Amino acid sequence: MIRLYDSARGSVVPLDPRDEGAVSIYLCGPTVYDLPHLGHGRHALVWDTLRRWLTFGGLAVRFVSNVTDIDDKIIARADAEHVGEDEITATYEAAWWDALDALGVARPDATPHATAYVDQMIALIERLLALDVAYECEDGIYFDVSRVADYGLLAGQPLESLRAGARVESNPDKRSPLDFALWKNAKFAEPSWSSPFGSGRPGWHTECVVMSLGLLGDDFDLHCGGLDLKFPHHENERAQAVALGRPFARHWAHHGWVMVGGEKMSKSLHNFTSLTDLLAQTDARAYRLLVLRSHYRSPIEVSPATVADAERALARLDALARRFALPALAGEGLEVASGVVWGDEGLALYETVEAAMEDDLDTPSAVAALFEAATRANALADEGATARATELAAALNACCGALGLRLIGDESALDAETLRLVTRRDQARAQREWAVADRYRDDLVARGWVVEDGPGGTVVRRA
RNA sequence: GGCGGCGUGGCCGAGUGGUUAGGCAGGGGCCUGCAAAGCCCCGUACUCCGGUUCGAAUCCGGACGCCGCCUCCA
Repeated sequence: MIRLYDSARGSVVPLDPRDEGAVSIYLCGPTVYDLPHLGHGRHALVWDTLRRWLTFGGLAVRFVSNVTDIDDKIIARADAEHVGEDEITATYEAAWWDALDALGVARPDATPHATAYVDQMIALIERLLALDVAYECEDGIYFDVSRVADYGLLAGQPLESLRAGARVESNPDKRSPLDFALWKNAKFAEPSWSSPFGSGRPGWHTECVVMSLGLLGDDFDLHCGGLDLKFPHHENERAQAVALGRPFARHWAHHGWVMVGGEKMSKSLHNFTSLTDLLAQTDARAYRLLVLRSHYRSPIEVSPATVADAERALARLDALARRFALPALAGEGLEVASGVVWGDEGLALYETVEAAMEDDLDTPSAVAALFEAATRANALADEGATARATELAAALNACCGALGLRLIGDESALDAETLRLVTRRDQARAQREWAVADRYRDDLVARGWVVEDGPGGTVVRRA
């Protein structure tokens, strides 16, 4: 079984699923009030990789990721643009899925929306009130963090220490600055739901408890998300479950940030690049490769230079796919290892990749093994060991597919004019009329093709 | 103030007590009509200062620098 760094334990431990052969994962999804940025892209890619890998290994993965569609920022944006909240959430949720589809991120098995779970959230808050773990203030209902004995588990700090660092609290009614809103009473012209404790809307930390436990059940396996959600969001989710006496996530995993110029990319720092913009000018697979080349818990620096570097590295793998006519994998469905015929060379590669992946999702090592295999497959083919080379190349492709990395080897269909130039060039070369052949090559290059001489004559691919 | 992380060759980025990470870029060679793709070879890195050790980029102590969480945030 895969070993993962568990944020609650502070160490790498084997994943210990509740049900044998199955893994239940909850991923905190986006608040849809703006275009997704590169950090969201990494978030989606990292956990898509984990999901794909576990699935590849034969586990039945149930992957749930929510969409937060009621929130202060959504309301603020709707106000600023003089449109309804519905319009904001519809626009940006569509942008979210468009971007993830482009990245080749598989859709979750379920994508619960907060607004569809308000009734359950109200019920949860009522129970917390009944247990006296929640209390009422002028502006809403708050959770009393002092009622959870091990509050601070995920933060890695005891309650007192957290309290000492808390900033000046604007709400004097709260018993502790760390207490968080379960329910916010309705203000003028805000979306609201009626409840036993008045009209209002749920606080952010409640939705994920209700939806994760509701869809995956008590004691589900893995709760993951960005490092910035560890505290207070995940801490607070957990606090509610603990207060209710319900076993929550068995494991916690968090990924690191996308950095820009040495600083965390974030909306509040205004240093973000939208994923939508990146994907408009870059091969999405290059971003996936860039993400895979660093460890998920490390920060990654994303810049035009690092993206270009990844694009060139990807070109090397695509060239291999072209040479061995490998089929494009990692499409709509998730790949499964049991369907792969490895062969000796391939099995050695798979075992190397597997060892890396099972060691806390060590994708950099896995990718290194893939590149080494690419060199070896090419070398074998150069030596004439065609069968072994082909077998290794196929295994490499299967491993890439397992990581969600789609290699593209087949050439795009050629238009008539391109086909004509290719034929003319081959004729000229057959007659050793090099100057003429070179002129046709120049024409092809001018039309956006890269020209290579293969065993069967001119081969072109898009530049 | 509390807690945590990081500092690796031109760049990106792993690793972790002794043997090549990997990629990109660069140099040399092979192949090619010339290219492209591919293969082979090359740089010999680990912030600084002490310490432990036969041996440290890797462990310990200290210094310096950087980043993050403690507030919304992937």
